[in-house]
Amino acid sequence: MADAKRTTAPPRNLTSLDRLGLAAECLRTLAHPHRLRIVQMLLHGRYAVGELADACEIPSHMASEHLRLMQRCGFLNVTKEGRRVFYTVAEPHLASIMACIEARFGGVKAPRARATRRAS
Amino acid sequence: MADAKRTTAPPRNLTSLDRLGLAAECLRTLAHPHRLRIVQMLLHGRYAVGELADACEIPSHMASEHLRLMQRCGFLNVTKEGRRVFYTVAEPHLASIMACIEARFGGVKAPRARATRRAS
DNA sequence: TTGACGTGTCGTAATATTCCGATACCTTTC
DNA sequence: GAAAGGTATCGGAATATTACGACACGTCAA
Repeated sequence: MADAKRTTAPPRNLTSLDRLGLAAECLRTLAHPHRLRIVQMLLHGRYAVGELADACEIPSHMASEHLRLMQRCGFLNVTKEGRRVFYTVAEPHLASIMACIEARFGGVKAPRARATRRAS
Repeated sequence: MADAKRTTAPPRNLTSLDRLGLAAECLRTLAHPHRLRIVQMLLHGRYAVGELADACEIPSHMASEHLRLMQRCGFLNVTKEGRRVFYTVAEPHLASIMACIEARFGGVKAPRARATRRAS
């Protein structure tokens, strides 16, 4: 083809754009601080909407929406118990992705002075 | 406070919402099919803008924008060589996250089942 | 029954993202 | 120097996402 210079080897095992589209959708679903917090909690056990809302410091009806989004993606399972609704993790890969995120952003670190600014 | 029912134990090693906010930003940057493709390629070596654009089937000025976004996140490094500009992966964690994504969405492609043989 | 509680849904305003054409550099080639 | 190739940037239209108030519903307790 048009290999002018030596870039690296030509890519041969790329994931199809269709599949990457699905992956992107899932990532976008995950890409929200409150939803990440919810997933982080749910990876440790089961919680009801109100508890998750408290942990995220948001009104419960908003937590409810986040949960619905993630459930639609197949990330979560639901169980109703009386007037409470419990959620649990359904997608096993969530654990490994969360592990990557925690590895990069600290599992428990405080908002230490990060540097958002980079040379431009 | 006393919990009415027993949800799981209250986790105390949660990542701060601030940090999750940063993580969410990075995930959002990644959450795009073309950008995922770019990262996937770059994890195999170095490529110039035009090649990445071809691989994504988009005009190069759009690839350029995707690349700028990811560079701003600290994901990529840039090297200019003549009139071409080469990008490489700067953030090591990208490899593990991509591995998670490939594990979930197929590393190679197509909704094809694995080595399953069909009739005929 | 009545009322409080826990969740879910609706409509909407504010905001962010994506895509695209046009165009401006800079570098190499002629 | 002029033309062409390869990247980057700008402006704006189309679209998606987010937060939030208001309220509907089913369940529990008195």
